[in-house]
Amino acid sequence: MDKNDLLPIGELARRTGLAVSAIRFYEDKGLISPFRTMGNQRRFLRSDIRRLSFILIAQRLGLGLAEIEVELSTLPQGRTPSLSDWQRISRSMRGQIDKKIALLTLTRRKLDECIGCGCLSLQRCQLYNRDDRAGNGGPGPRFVLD
Amino acid sequence: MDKNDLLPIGELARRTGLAVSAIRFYEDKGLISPFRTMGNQRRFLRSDIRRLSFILIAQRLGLGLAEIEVELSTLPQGRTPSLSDWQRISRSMRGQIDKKIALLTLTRRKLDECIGCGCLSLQRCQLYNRDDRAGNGGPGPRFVLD
DNA sequence: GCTTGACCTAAAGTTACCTTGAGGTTGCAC
DNA sequence: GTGCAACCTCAAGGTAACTTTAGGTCAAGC
Repeated sequence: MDKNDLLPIGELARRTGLAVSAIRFYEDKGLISPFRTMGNQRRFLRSDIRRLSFILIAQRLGLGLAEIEVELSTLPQGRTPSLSDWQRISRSMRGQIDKKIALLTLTRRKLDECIGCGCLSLQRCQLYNRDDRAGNGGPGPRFVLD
Repeated sequence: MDKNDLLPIGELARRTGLAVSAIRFYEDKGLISPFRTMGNQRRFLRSDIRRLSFILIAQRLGLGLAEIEVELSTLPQGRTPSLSDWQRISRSMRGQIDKKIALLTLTRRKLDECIGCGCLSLQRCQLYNRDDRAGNGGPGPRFVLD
């Protein structure tokens, strides 16, 4: 762990595109745990760049910071994660992506049917709900994408 | 426009699954414009159920209320939208979905390459960035999904 | 040894999207 | 005509994810 391998927060910010304040915020939330110099300044591992990259990607997939923390908590603290560490997390992420794509594809299909039949403005619609049954106490269209 | 066709807010809430407070909030934001009774109570068109359904779906696609308002502003106020009104909006939404799916598919492909090569924990990675070039002032991994 | 930019903490502010609460009014059923 | 659920407004509160501000400290170059 050569001293040159430790990055100050500004450097990490430059390399990830994140704001310094955001990185500190993530530390508060327990997503990242830098070392400290004797003068109390943060020093990050190079592997923390990946950790932050992971956070950014996972956020794009719609995960909240709390959920991301759960994933990241399976990574070792204080040392560079191993190949299989990252592979495990990557696979879990792939699952999330697959689910999202499936959901969007379904939505698109239903929407296409709606464009075809004009049902968004007419009587019965899969995207909307059948026979206005939500009016009978059903959950209604809000749950269409669930 | 039979009086029986006008819904009080609680009824609309039941049919959409939204909270009454959320519907009032959307009115504040200009997303929906109910009539008022002489006693100042809101009365909604049946087509407003679709309007709210549209909002819910669009939100799931990641649009903010402001963007949704832009789409909805092309619909007629105070009367039930026509078939072609909804078709136009549906098509625009389809475009959004297509873009989202394409982005996710790309991300998944890159992630797969990463799982295969283990690059998330190693040296060079498409999802991450080449040769750590972000360290040379490049934009960095944050922009991978843009 | 001193200046200056990068760093520190703690608290308050910001935006989006709502919910909750207080205090009052309406309208339908009996 | 009276009771009461459902409605009204306006203001404040809540969460997520940060940024900004204020007031100070650190460390590297000259």
